[in-house]
Parts: sequence; C-alpha cells; structure tokens
Amino acid sequence: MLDIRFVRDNPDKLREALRKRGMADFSAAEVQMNLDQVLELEGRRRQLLREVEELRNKRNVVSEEIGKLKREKKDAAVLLSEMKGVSEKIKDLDDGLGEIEEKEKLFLRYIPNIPHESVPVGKDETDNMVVRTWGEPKGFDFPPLNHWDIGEILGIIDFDRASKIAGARFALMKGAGARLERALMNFMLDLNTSKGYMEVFPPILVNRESMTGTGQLPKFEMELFRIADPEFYLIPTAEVPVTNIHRDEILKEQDLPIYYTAYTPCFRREAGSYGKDTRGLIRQHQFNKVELVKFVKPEDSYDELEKLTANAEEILQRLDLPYRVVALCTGDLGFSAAKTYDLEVWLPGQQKYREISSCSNFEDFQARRANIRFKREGKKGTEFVHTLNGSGLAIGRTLVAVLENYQQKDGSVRIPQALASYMGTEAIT
RNA sequence: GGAGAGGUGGCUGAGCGGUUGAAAGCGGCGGUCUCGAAAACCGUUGUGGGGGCAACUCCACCGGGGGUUCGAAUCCCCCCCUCUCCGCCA
Repeated sequence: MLDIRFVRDNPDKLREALRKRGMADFSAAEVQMNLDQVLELEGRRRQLLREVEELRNKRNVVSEEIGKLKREKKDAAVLLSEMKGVSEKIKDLDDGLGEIEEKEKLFLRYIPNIPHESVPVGKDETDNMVVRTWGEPKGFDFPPLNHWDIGEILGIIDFDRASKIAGARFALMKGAGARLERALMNFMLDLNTSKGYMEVFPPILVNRESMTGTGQLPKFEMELFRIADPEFYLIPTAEVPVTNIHRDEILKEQDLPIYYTAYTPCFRREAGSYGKDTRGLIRQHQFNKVELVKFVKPEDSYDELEKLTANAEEILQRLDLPYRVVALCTGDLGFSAAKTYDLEVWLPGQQKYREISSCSNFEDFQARRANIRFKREGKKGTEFVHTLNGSGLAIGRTLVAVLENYQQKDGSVRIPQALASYMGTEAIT
C-alpha cells in the first residue's frame, strides 16, 4: 500500500509508475475509481476531518465546564441543552468520514508499488533483462528425459496415484524421491541458517489480516485456498506468515536487520493457468519451499536485496546447477514489489531456463500495509521498515532440476555432492 | 465441546462516569554527586493524525465494534484473544 500523502503530493510520479507498469492512466476497475476522483476524495476527507475535530473540541471543553459547575452545585441546564445533539452531529460527520476513508483505503490497496529506478522498463516477460548467468548447460550424449519420465522410470514420483488421492496438480513422492525432497529441504535450511538467517516454522493456515498484510488480499483471492467455517487461508508462500511475524510491531533500530528462513508447504489454486505445465512437478497445488525473509532499514534495502539474491544463488551453485539471474521489467513486476530478481535454473528436459526463485524488495509497501515500523535511536517518531523476501529455494523445482541435470545414460540419477550426506547415497537407481 | 478467570503505557500494576494520556513501581533517557562506576537524588519518558514557517496547538487511542450520557478506561450489548480446570484427541 502506498502512503496517501505520497499519492496526494506526487500524482504525476504515480501516473508515470503506472504507465511503466503498463496500466495506462490508472483506474482501478475493481473499485471503479480513478486517480483524480481519489484526489478529490482526499480533499473532502481532510475538510470533514477538520469539522469533526472542531466539534469534538467543543464537546470536550463544554463537558468539562459542565462537570465543574456540577461539582460547585451550580446550574448547568443552559450548557446541557446547548450540548444536546452535538454528539449526534459528531456521529453523523464521523460516519461520513469513515465511509470516505474506507473508499480511499480500498482504492489504495489496488494501487501497485512504484518500481525502483533501476528496474528495466518493459511491457512483459520478453523485456526482462538477464543480469548474469552461472554455469554451462551440460551437453548430453543421449536425449535427456523430462523429470516426470525420470521419476516414473525410477519409481520415485507417482502422479497417477496422487490424482486418485487428491486430483490433478498433486504428486506422490516415494522412496528416494521423498528422501530427496527432505534432503533438499534440510540442505537449504542448513545453508541459510549458516548465513545468519533464523530458522522459523510458522503456521501454514493464517487469518485474513495476515493475507491482507502481505498483499495477497483483497486482489488475489482467486489464487488462494480457503477454509470456510473457521475462516482460514492456506498460505501460498511462507512470505505470508513470516512477514506477519512483526505485523503491528515497532522494532528497535538495533534489532535490524532481521533475517528469517522458513520451510513450509505452499498452496496455490493456479486458477488461470489451465493448460500450463500440466505435466510434472513444475506447477502443483501443493509444493514445498524454503523462504528467505528480511526486515531492514530503508537505506540498506537495495544492498540487502543483492545479498539475499546471492544467498539464493549459492544454493544453486553448491548443487552445481546452471542458472541465470533475471531482472524483471516494469511490466512483469509483481504488485507489491519495487524490484525483483528471478533465478532461473536450466532444465535439460525442457531445454529452457525456468523460474526457481524470486527475490524482491518491497520497500515500505508491505510494511505500511502490515504496519511494521521501527524507531531510530534518539529520534522521535517511527519509520516503516523495508521488507524483502525470496525463495531459497522452491524445493519441487529444485528436485526437478536435480533429476534432469544429473540424469545418466543408464537411467539413473547421480546425487550432487552437496546432498550426499543428506541422501545417504551417491545415486538413485 | 463444558466450566471459570482475564485483556490498561516497554514491562508489572492501580483506576467512586467528570483536570486520567491515565497513580505507583520497574526499565529507558538526561542531569547532580564521583577519578570512574554503583547507590542516592532531581528531571524526563507512548503512538497515530489534523492545523501552523515555527514556538505550538487540536483530535483520537486503556483487546475490537456498537450503545447509554452533556461527558465512558470506568455502565450495557456483541465479537476476538489469552489463561486455568474438565472432556476429547495427533
């Protein structure tokens, strides 16, 4: 969420940012309001606020006067009759004010973040910029298989039975497949904690406030699984519960930066991606992920983004998986992000780089929404922290990359050196 | 699921419906004393918002939302959360 004062004072900057994101001039279809109308609304809000406060002041002053008279056993009838109805008037004005504030807030929640100046301008993923590549896609002296074929041949991934148990877009991992899933998870958590991230294991069902805090609601309700009766949402990423750890808190300056890493299952409806990646593990309703989350001081957030991305990259490097780093362009940038790097790993089965991590700086966008602030030593007032997060890494997709990159001519899969101790074997045969 | 207790400032903990933004203690900060420190003493110590160049000033906030009243932390209603005991259960 943007600051209404920023919107008020910089409508042109906002328009420019929206244009770069490919949203033309802004009108939030969902709330049927455009920027000019909101600016007008803001003017009315402040006018009304002044009126209400003036009345409240009158109420306070006169009520005190009445109290004084009563204590002195004097007659207060005149003042009492004068005050009759003032509260009602306040209530009326206040209701109107509340309505305006609701409208304004709703509107603000549909405005995306302002892209950082370093973000390449472009209209869609074809305009994303490759920042660097690491490793060389290996050549194979045989036609490399897809991971779902490898998984089936080795008997470690069972899609048929998974669809019997749950449905499409689920997988049943078996034997070495299940072990590999667990090995990756432990490997990633161990590496991340060695880099100073504190391991946390959060709730994976969360309430509405948490989903709103990180920006999944109200705009992306269609992507979420929800439990109806006691109302809960299944998290689409650990970003949600972990960022919400500090919702409505005022942190001390010396607490920052805070680094967390968390393994969680993630759940996504994948509505609107019918027909995309229908086979294999790439796009599942339920998948495992290890996440990196940071709370930092504003002046540090872009350095921290580079460091966070490097931490995620190191996982791929240790697994010796070729990848590239892509800076998302303005048109491809997520709603809440000011800047995002995607890590794309090489998949021989698809002869393509595929996203395996997404590392973003949200600046104060999430923090304002989730009300996460900090207080500087010796300074009055508070500031919003900057939040960042990135996958470190998506486990299912990493498993795919391992299977496809380490497959052998004889159908077996070698285990990367870094995972050997976690797997207890050198190869899956 | 049944029965009870409770939610007040960074923490502990008071608060007859009317100078209570809120006693007191602790903690924090500043100062006196000291070679320095501790102790002692004095002072200070919330968040958000509106107006103003500023000094400053006004408004809101005692779990959340309604209500009663000239006036609510205090009275009434609803909701949420935490804790204890019983039952059930991984």
